[in-house]
Amino acid sequence: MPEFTTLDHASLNGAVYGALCDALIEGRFQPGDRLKIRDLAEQFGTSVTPIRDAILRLANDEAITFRSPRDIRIPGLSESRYMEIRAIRIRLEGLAAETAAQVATSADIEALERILRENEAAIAAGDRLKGTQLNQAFHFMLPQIAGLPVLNGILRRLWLQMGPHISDAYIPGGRAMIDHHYPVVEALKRHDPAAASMAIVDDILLGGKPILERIERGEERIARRA
Amino acid sequence: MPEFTTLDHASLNGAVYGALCDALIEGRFQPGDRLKIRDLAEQFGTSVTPIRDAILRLANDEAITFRSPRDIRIPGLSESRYMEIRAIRIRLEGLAAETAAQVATSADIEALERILRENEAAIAAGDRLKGTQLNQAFHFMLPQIAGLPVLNGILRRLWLQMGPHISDAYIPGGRAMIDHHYPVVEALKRHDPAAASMAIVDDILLGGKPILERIERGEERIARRA
DNA sequence: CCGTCAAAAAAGATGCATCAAGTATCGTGT
DNA sequence: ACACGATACTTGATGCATCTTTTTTGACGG
Repeated sequence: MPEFTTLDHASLNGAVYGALCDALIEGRFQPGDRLKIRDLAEQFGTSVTPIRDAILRLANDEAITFRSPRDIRIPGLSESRYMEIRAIRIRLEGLAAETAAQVATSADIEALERILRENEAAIAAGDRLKGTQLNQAFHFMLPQIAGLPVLNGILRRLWLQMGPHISDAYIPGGRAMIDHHYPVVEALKRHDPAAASMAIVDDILLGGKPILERIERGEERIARRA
Repeated sequence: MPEFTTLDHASLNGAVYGALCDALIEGRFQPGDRLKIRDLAEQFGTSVTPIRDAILRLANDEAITFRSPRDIRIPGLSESRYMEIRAIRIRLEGLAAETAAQVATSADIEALERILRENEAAIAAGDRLKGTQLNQAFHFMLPQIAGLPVLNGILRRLWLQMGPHISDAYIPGGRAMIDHHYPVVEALKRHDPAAASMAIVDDILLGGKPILERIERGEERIARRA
């Protein structure tokens, strides 16, 4: 996460929370993985308290679940839950795109285009991690441009839940994740809210197809909901 | 909160979190109030740890803020932030109403009408607390009927942020909070998604007017954002 | 009477010891 | 060899002591 601030987490104190968020989004956890506070504490070179704090926050975000009081895991993502998240994202990112189209400055457009260029480079280099980060950076730029911090926080949480599931689907997706970003930028340039909204919806629907397909295939055996 | 489960909080452990959520929603905290962990611990008859856990979760929900590391407060609600939350609610509760209209059973309708009746009684009795609780129960019933748990969680968090601000505005509102609920139920009866969506939007817009007016008046002097 | 600085008190963060509950392991008896 | 049970271990929750930082407060000087 070099220059595009992936997620504005760690809004309050909590370095561990931020690190775990990153890990989640970068796909360094697999659905079903079990987390142990003491292990993480050792891993992070700290005591259990900060880890517990982070875990608690993540659990509150529903990014991790307590299957039983002593069994902390990365939850699966059922198809119905994915569809729900997708429907919410459509509404919310649609709102963000509309608003952004109305207020976007040329500097905003340039920032988006810079992300797009870097994303192209990442795809060309086959850098899956950087690809997902830049895809995410693009999506989070819209509410930021629109000046909608609450919306940003909601999307951040949703992303946390999808994190462990999208990174695996990235390679099969290939260019699917970025192709639909260009029409968004075009719509923002023309200050066309309706077009911007439709473009981002297209991206969510079509760009997310590989993820949905992966969930539909066999992955739900792990998909235990909280 | 006798029979209508106001909020499904305390999803994982954490009785204190649930209690604080209730307190927030029932308006027992004022914007600007300072929270002290040790005081709350004494108040709840427990040690600091469970309180800290709850505070941390609430802070993660942005229902309370750390103005500085040692200064925990109920945040104000700026006009722009209220407008943002309102816009989000319109999109999200609209989605919930649409979906609910498609799947609502007669039992669902009856549950809604029961809430309405109780709310009428609460208004007649001038019971502000019960009125806000039942208003809230109505709004949370829609995503529940629709089978949208993620949406429910998002709205729960937004409500937490509005909590300290709506209860004060309830009395001046009078019937405004309930009048617009009837068209929602009618639309659900007819299984008319578009009408249901429009009805709930009306409620958010018109029913929320007293709140907005109160914020617009002098209350923003306390309105410090995180 | 007001401003400034320092000392003390307040208060959250951290670490850790202990508790309780669940899980796994090992041994015994059939 | 297998089933059952007791013991030991794992692991999160809780409570608490301590540390650090901030805020209050009070005294002194202007």
